[in-house]
Amino acid sequence: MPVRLKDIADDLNLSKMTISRVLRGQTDVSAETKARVLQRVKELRYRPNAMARSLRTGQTSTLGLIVPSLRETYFSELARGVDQMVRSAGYGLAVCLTEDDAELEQRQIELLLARQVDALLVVSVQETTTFFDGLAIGESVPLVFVNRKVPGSTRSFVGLSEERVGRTAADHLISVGCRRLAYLRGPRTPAGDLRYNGFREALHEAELPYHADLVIDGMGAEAAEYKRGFDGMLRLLSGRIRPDGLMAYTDMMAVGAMDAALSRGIRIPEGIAFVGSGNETRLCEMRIALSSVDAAGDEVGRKAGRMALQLISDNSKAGSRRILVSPKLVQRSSSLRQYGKVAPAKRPSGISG
Amino acid sequence: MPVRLKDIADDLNLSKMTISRVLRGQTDVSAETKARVLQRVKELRYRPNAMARSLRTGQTSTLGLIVPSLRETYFSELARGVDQMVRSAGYGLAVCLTEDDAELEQRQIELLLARQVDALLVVSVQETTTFFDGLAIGESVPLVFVNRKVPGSTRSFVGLSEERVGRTAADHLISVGCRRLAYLRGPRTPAGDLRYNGFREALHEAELPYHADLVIDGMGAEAAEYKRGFDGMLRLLSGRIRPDGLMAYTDMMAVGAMDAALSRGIRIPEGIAFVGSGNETRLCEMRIALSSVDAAGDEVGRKAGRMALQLISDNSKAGSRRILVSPKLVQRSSSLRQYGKVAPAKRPSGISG
DNA sequence: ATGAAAGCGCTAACAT
DNA sequence: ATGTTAGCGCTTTCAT
Repeated sequence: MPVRLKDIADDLNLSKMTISRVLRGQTDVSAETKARVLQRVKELRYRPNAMARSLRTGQTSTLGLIVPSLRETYFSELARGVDQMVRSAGYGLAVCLTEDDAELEQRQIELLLARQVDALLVVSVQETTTFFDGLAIGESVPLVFVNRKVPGSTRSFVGLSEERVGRTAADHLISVGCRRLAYLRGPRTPAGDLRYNGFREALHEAELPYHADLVIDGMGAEAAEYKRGFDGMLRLLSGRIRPDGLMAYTDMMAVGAMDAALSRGIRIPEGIAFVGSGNETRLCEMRIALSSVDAAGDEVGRKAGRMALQLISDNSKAGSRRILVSPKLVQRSSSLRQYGKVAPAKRPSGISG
Repeated sequence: MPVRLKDIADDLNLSKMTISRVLRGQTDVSAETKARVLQRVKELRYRPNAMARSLRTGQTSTLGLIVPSLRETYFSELARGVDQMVRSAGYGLAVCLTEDDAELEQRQIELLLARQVDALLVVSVQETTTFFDGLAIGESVPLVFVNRKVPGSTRSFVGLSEERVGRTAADHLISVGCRRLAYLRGPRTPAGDLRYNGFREALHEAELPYHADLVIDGMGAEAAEYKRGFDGMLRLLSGRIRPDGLMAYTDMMAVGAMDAALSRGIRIPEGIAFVGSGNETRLCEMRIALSSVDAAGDEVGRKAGRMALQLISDNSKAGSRRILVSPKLVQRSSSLRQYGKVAPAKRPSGISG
């Protein structure tokens, strides 16, 4: 009972084709007919059946985005970025969740493919490429990995330069005069390791010594992040070397660490300067405003969306591309010191905000 | 060039129908044929074209969910709840964003309808019902409003009982012995007002006096939530009446308020007990673990998903239903006091966690 | 500037 | 147990 093309056509004593032409903005229709059609379409609240159209044209003008979850702000920003980019190009976006479950991810991908999405953006949790290899995709639907490369895959990819996250934070601390940099290190994942490497490289390039004592490991992922940060700081404070700058894997860890420092009477940023990562506004605007390396989720999303659209119009075959988005430092009071500017780090640290 | 039903059929010297039957699990196919078909289907990685199927059957097995944003944890939990429920019933979910923009919301709805979703779940930001009235929906695609009723609408609705959020928090504070309850009040929205009413009613039923001085208004929504909570508490502390329990509109405000109290040497929960709302795990597990009224986003999502599925199978016409989900109190140390149990509040306060 | 015919890939309904 | 026919609502192609 929904209105169809034919209904309008009969109603107006025209053929379906004419209506179809008007609706797709084709030119070879008399102005008068066009007006009549548009009028009636509006009156009847006609809404083209996208299924029928897609079946005929072979494209849906819809992209699929697959994310592990939406509760991490990073992923919701990512989704937003993709959505914006893709919508501005006249495409729709269908977001699907995997709950960090590799099998569910596969089912969701199959589902989106069955629905004939024009391209697929996947934040994958697969450990191997076998599933994707089996898809025999690439010949058909463009696929872009986002945020996380599947180990061994050579497909198109857009992500954050984790290595630069570490480097940016360290460079910044160095630039405000810190000399003994501590790091509350994240998990031993590829991404976590890259950040850590970036941190070390920055030290190296600034010719600062690396103190293994100043790097605190994950400390049991069971504990709440805040507590991990808090306890990590306490441990640092009871060590031989007193740090004068600290970078944390997450903002929440940094907040915990700052609290621990404050509880020991340390002044921030004079005594120790702090930098977190993630730039989660709400966390960064608590007691002492926290400087943080912004993970640029929406930029990653926009770039990934753009790449997918390009792959579509290139009718694939363009070979796979890779983009690493640079994180942006947002400085706030937790690292706002004037003194002790040192020779600038050799790479631009991308300070903003 | 993707594999079609016909390809398999030709390949196996069968008709399309037989293949179709096997794939849909119909019974009247010989076990042998069935096995052969399944085998070949797997080999060729055949994936049914959902567009074609939907066009034929008139249903997509997909629901649409429209949310203003995904950055609020509440909405992402909501989406997750809907997704879970709906997937367990063999349906898919397409999530779309509106960025709090009423016009974009309308476009997204039109899009999903064009894509023939079987039902629509909408967290609407419309101020009037006119758009939905015009949809002439209800005759066709079931629509469920989620979390927020559009003013004046009488459609199906699933949401959180805001009134009970206020009541639950207040009841709890009363039950741990508080007598002078303060409230860091949220925005002057319908939801905010309901919470406030619940708070007052709880006081009334416990025969406790209401002190207008102990209710602090939004204090300029420009300021960061933490700061609003912090400043609100300071204002309370400089007032005539010293509160012994405080409820805040959000967890972040509660955290800010606790910090302010601590900075004035007040002990928590002995001096003042605190309850937030939202039960955002990360915020509740900071310095002093914060008791909070859980907004039950995923339960709202699950119930909304279920209602939508019911409306589908009832082939609508069931008349509109309303469900108000009750929030759950999660007690943590910020309100963990033993003494002074008062006569129990007249309603169950739904303590858990 | 408009229309008629054919067909996208699938399934419902009716054979056999 | 398997096949045939027709058609979902649209657009492509080829007339007129």
